[in-house]
Parts: sequence; C-alpha cells; structure tokens
Amino acid sequence: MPSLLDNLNPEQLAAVTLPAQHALILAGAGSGKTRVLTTRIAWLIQTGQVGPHGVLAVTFTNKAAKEMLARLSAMLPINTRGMWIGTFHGLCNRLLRAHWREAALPQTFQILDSADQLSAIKRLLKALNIDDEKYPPRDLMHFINASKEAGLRAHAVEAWDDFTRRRVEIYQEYENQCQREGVVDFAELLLRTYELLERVEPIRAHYQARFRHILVDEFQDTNVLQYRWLKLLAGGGACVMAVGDDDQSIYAFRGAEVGNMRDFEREFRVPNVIRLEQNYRSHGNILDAANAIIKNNAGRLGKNLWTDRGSGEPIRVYEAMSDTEEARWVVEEIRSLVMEGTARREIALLYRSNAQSRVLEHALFTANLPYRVYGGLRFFERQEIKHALAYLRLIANPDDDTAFARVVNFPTRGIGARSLEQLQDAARPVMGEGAASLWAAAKNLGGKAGQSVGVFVALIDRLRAACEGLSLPEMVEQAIELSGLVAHYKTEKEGQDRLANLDELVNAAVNFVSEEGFPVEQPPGDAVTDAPVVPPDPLASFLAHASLEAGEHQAGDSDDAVQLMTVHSAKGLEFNIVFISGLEEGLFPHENSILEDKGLEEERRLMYVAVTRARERLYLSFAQTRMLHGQTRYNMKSRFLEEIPELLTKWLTPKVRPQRVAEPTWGNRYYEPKPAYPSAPPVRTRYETENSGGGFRIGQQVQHAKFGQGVIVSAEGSGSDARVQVNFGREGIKWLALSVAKLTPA
DNA sequence: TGGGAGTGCTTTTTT
DNA sequence: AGCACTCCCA
Repeated sequence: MPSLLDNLNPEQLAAVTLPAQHALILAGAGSGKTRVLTTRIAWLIQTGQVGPHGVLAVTFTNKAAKEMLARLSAMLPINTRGMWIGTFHGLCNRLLRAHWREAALPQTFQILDSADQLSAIKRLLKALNIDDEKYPPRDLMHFINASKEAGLRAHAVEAWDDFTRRRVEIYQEYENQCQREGVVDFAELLLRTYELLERVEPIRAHYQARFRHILVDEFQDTNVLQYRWLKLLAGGGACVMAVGDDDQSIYAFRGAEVGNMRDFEREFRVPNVIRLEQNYRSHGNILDAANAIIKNNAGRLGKNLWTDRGSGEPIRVYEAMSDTEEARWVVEEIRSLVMEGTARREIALLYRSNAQSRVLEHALFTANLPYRVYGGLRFFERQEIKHALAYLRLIANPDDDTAFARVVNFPTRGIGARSLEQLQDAARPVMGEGAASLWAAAKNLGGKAGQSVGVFVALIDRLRAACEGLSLPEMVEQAIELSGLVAHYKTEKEGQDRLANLDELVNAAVNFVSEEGFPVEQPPGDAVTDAPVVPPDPLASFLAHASLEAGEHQAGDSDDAVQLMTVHSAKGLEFNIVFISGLEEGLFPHENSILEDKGLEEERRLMYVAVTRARERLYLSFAQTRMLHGQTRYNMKSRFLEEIPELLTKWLTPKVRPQRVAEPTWGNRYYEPKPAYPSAPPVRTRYETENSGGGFRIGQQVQHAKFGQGVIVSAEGSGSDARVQVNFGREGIKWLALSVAKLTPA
C-alpha cells in the first residue's frame, strides 16, 4: 500500500513526522515546501494524532489555501470542507461571523477592500471638513493600516507632534465611522479577532483547546499582529509548525517581519529546526547563481540550496543598447525557443516594476506572440461588479455608507453633488448623539433633494422585498436588473463587456452556492457562546467572499502564452525558461531601495526569488539606455549581475565595450555602437530596420510621391508602427510612417 | 452631467 | 511618456 511518506527525502520525512512539538522549517525555494506542509497534516490525521477538526493551517493567499486543500483531499479520504485551512483574513472572517456579538459587530458586517477603505476615508475627510492636501487619504490609509498591523488602536498610538496627533484623531474618527456603518477593513479583521480572543476568555479557551496543531505557510511574510495572533491561539499548548524562507522575504514594505522567524525560534524554544535545502526545480548553475547572490546578505538564518540534477546550461547574459532593443532581443530569443518546441506558457518574462512591461508587450504584440500580463484589475474589482455588489450590500446592511455613496446616483437618477451634500449634513453628528448613516438620513431628508433621494431609498426597499426568499443567484439577478445597471450598460457603447461581466457575476453566485453548499455546517463556537444557532446568510457570505478573494486577474486565458509579471508576483511560481530584464542600477535594485534601511537586502532577496523561478534556462539582460518617466536614462548594469560568478555565465554580448567604435567588429548581429550623442534619437539597428516592414534599411535610397528622392537616415518601431526618417535634401528631413507613406525603393 | 483639458505622479502587492 | 484624477465649462 502506498504510503504518504513515499518519495520524501530524509529532511522532508523528518519534518513530516516530527513529534508533537514546535518546529521551524526553513524551506528553500523549490524544496517541496507545500508538499511537506500538506503531508504533515495528512500524516497527523492518518496516524490519529489529531482530527481534521484540530488542525489550523494558515496561508497568505487564497491560491495557496486552495492548493493545500486540494492536495489534502487527494491524500486523505476526508471531507476537507469545514477544516480550518485558509488565509489569515479568511479565518478571521470565519471567527467573527461566528462570534459577531462578542466582537461587537452586526451579524451582516461587510468587509471593505482597499478601494472601499480609501473611499471611506475620503468621505470621512469631507464630512469632517479636513484638508485632504494636508492629510492625503492615501497616507492616512497607510497610517491607519500600519497602526492596526502593529496592534495599535488610536488611543495607543504614540503622537509627539500636532500632525501625528491629528492623524490619530482621524484614525479614531475613521474607526467610529466603520463601527457605525458595520464595516471592517482588512487589517480590522485581524485586529478585531485578536482582541476578541484576548478579551473573551471562553472563546479563547475554546479555540486554544480545539486547535492542537497550527501550521503556518510563508512564515517570513507574517506581520507583527499576525504573529501575536498565532501566539495567542497557540497559547493552549498547540504545536506550531512554521514554514518559511527568510531569503524569500520580499514584503517588508507592507509590514512583513522576517524577524518573526528568529523570535519564533526563541520564544517558542523551538526544539526542531529543519532545513530543506535540496532543490527539485532548477539546474545547478541556476542554483549556484542564486546562492552566490544571496550570500551577500547579512544575518541570514543560513541555507544553501543544492540539486542532483546536474549543472545544466550557463546563464545567458545580454547587454542591450536600449530598452527597445532589449525587448526585441527577448522576443527574438523567445521566437527561436518556441520554434524549437518550447511551450510559450513555460517562458516567463520578469521585471522589477510594472512600467517595464510596456516595451516588452509592444515587442511581443508586434511579433504576434501571444502573451499574458499578470496584475491589473481583478474580477471583483471591476466597476460594474462593485456597483452590483454595492446594491447587494445595501440589502444586507443599509448602513454601509460606502455602498450607499457608490450607487446612490449610479445609474444617474438626478442626485447631484448638492443633494449629496445635504444628505451628508443631515447625517452629521448632532450634539449628544452620534452621526447617522446616509441611509437613515436619507429616510428623513426633506425638500427637493429628499424627493430624489427618496426614490433611491424606495428602490432599495423594493429590491430588498423582491429578494425575499430568493436564492443567491436570483438575488444577484434582481439587483442588476432593478438597479438599472443592465439597462444602463445596454445604452453605453462600450458596455458589452460590462454586461458580460454582470452575467458572470450571476455565474459566480451560482458557483459560490454550489461550492459552499448552503446551508453549511453550524458556525463553530455556538457551544461556547450560547449564541442562537443562526444559519449562515448566503448573501453576507458571498459579499465577504467577493472582498476577500478578488478573483482572477483576467478572464481565464488559459491559452499558451508567454507569461509577463513582476518579480513579486512570480514568487511561488516556476518556469522552464525565465528572462529577467532590466538588470540595471536604479531599476533592480530599485533606486528608492538604496536609501531605505535594509532596502538593498530586500532587493537582493527579490533577485534571489527571480533567479530561483527558472528550471532549465535563465536569461539576464540589461540596457544602456532606457526611457523612464518620459526621460532617457543611462544606467549602469546591476550589481547583482556582478555577484554571479563569471564561470556560471555566458555573455551573448561582449562583456567589455570599447568607448568609441566606428563599426561593430564582433559580428553579433544585434549589436550596434553607441549613438554619437546622448540626445540623438533612440538607437536603431540595421536588424530592426530590415524588420520594419518593406525591407528598408538605413542608407537606402527611396522615392516618395511628394518629396521625391531621399535617403533613409534612421528608423524606429516595427510592424504597423514602423517609421523611418528620410533625408529628402531640399525638402528637408522627415519622419514617415511606413503604413501611411508610400515609399518605394529608388 | 458629462466630456475635455489641465495637473501631478510614477517600486514592489495580498487580503 | 502614460495614466489617473480633478476641475471647469457647455
């Protein structure tokens, strides 16, 4: 009979079968981390050391949680539904739904995503008449979130100057507003749960007794509050297994504390630290490069990846003249890879910052190579979806002012800025009593504004009545119909996609219901709290789901496409072929990071993550000239390139470039000498010109219907975008788009 | 109310 | 250079 433990290497096996004690697993990139984590859970359950009920497994992303659940149900014949495996936020949501009373929340509390939070802050500033130039909403949002993530309520934030004192006041006002509206932001989910467990002894004791084994994925990404949260839950003698890689900590900028790993080891007196250093992903040269890079960081917990796969190919390095030329080289290289049979989806194009994708996309597009860019708008973040959800939110909780303000006049129903201002005024707190919600104020608003707002209130009431007793998907249909959203987008000329997305929202509701299988199990904890048993509300659950899991970035283009993404979003993924472009000082490492404390080390970890994404072949490239923020910049090559031992690399371009060159002498067809003047138009190469359509090249004599004879001086772009600069002598020098101008060889 | 012009920002991102 | 956001005018 096959065992769970088959095919584990000794370290993995040791980790999986550790006795019931705390453990820290230092899992290098590609060392089988997820496998260890899931097998550990399966093994604990299979050997009867714990029931599915007694396990708590925490991840950072929904994707990771889903994968864990999927693998687990493949390993064990158990129903994983109902197991406490999920993201920090998802699990907190679950706890707060079960104990909403003790957490002082309405039963149908809503979750604000970042965009909702920002608009809530803007609305607050307006209501309080606060200058948003002096207190930019974005800064306030960061301030508030950072405070919460440090576990600090407004009264606990230290403020030594007037500015901070004012910000703290705003923080407090924001909290009041959220509480009044019955909404929580992401950080609040964590903090509120933490406080609930800390404050209410029976609930804490219940969960402490329940969870015997706590497992944490990507532990290096935990922030202060998450770590405290874990300590609290583990306080009843649970065993904590933390899995992480300090070398892959790349989220310090959003509050992640690598130091938690050291603290964990010390505070839990962890008897078992296991290093997973055998890498199953990459060839030796790639690993050696990664090791050589990360070695330059100080204070590591220490780890050295190795493989038995053999050293493989050298790492290819390319120096381009310009960003455009770099992109063209990448595309050319991809083309030949694809020609040789490489699947496009196995090729990843990584860059440090999103702005770099444009040039690459352009080159790919021109070359007619299918590609997919990660990042950008996700399904539940689209405006039409957020509008529809806002209507649903108002059904669930009319006091949700964010939802109210979002759709009170969308589709337009004659409620302009003035009416809204009156409404805000009416909702403003009066002496002795707190502020009212916009909804409550709307019900009592008189005058002309009162009339038009009354129409909206009536609409929501009608919608709520219409939804009575309906299934979730039917409710969604009612909402998008009665609200007028469908009618609105039907008249809009670009509305087709939006209508399709609204349909898709109905589908999402159908799927949600079938996956969750309402009515689900009892919310846990009733025994503790004596709360009346309330079946979970499908609408509230669905809305929480929409906030917590924003969905796919793009409609499932599962086509075979080249993958473009930032290094950050590549974390956790792997590809046969990886290109890391823009390896230039100022870009990667990013210039802003140089000034930050420990910034450079984080950049280096980022580089480490990037390099370890590759299985078989790694390309590194940089450009001498790059357009950034509308200006041409001349960057030096990245220090990270220098950190890779020379013998691991193969330069596709000469490593040392002569200062002045009249003609390229080293036969590389991609290479052209530097332009004579920095201000000269972007570098063109003969290669590009030949590819620019029409087969023109620099120096060629051409004929133009109006300007007569001329000679091509330079060219840029390619495909339909190709332009050439032609010197027509007396007629002057002109730029001509080849797709427009009729040029013939003369 | 909606579109067009003007303004300012620009590392990385999940929940 | 682009893009998002604001403001002002018809």
